[in-house]
Amino acid sequence: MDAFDVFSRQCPSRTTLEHVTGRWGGLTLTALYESHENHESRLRFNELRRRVDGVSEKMLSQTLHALERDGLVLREARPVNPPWVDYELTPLGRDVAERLLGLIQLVEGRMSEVISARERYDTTRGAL
Amino acid sequence: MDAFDVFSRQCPSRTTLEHVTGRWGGLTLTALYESHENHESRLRFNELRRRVDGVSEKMLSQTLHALERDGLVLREARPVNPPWVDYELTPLGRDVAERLLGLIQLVEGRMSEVISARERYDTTRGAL
DNA sequence: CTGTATCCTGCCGGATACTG
DNA sequence: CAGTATCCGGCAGGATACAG
Repeated sequence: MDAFDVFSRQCPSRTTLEHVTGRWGGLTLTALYESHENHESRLRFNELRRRVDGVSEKMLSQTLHALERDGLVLREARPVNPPWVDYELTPLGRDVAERLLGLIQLVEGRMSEVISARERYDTTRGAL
Repeated sequence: MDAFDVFSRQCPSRTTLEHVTGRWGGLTLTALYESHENHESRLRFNELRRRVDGVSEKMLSQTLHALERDGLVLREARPVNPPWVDYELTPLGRDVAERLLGLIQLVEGRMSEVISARERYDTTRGAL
């Protein structure tokens, strides 16, 4: 157990982990990751917003700031009119996104197990 | 994009992912995983509570129910007095926990990068 | 277009008390 | 011991308006 151990209540890694796994952080990271994988250009704010279904401007902005501050996302603003800003992952961000994607894909791939587990749980609990 | 894709707003995998990566879900899963790895016996409610630093009874209970319903955690109650209940991961839960641990360990291992990124961000932003 | 600023609400989650 | 039940405050986060 070192100072960064997530299990201790006040450790810095817990906050970063919350940014990464938070409601919008994970989706934002994976959206940026997949864009990069597909050799698309870096994503602009509203492109990102469209990909992360359901996120509000405010939350996307907040999320991006947190991720940028943690060194996971790079923000590049071109001083033109109309404004042109795009986002991409840093190398660290890409490493994090890969692990995250591993988790997401595992869960997606085994949702049938989850769903049948839920049905079992609901019927046996409902019967009590 | 199938029906389980996390990017769509209403997909079942998003809720499971929220249980797994939620404030207490991840810590609970990894606590159970590490206990299993260390060949300790399965964990009882209050043992678990002590390991997941800061969790309240209510939230641990809620978290465990959600994870049990999703088929990630197995709850076994022995009908004795005083009550004896213990928890362990299902095989699916163990797979999920492994991926999650991969993510956690990556973040923990590279917190120094995160911290220096934060310092850079704060000074340059503060200077504006 | 890329965001802030503001307001407002729901619900997350902590504290406490209680039960089997 | 292993939880539920209840109350309640704070804040995450949505809607809207606005600014550069």
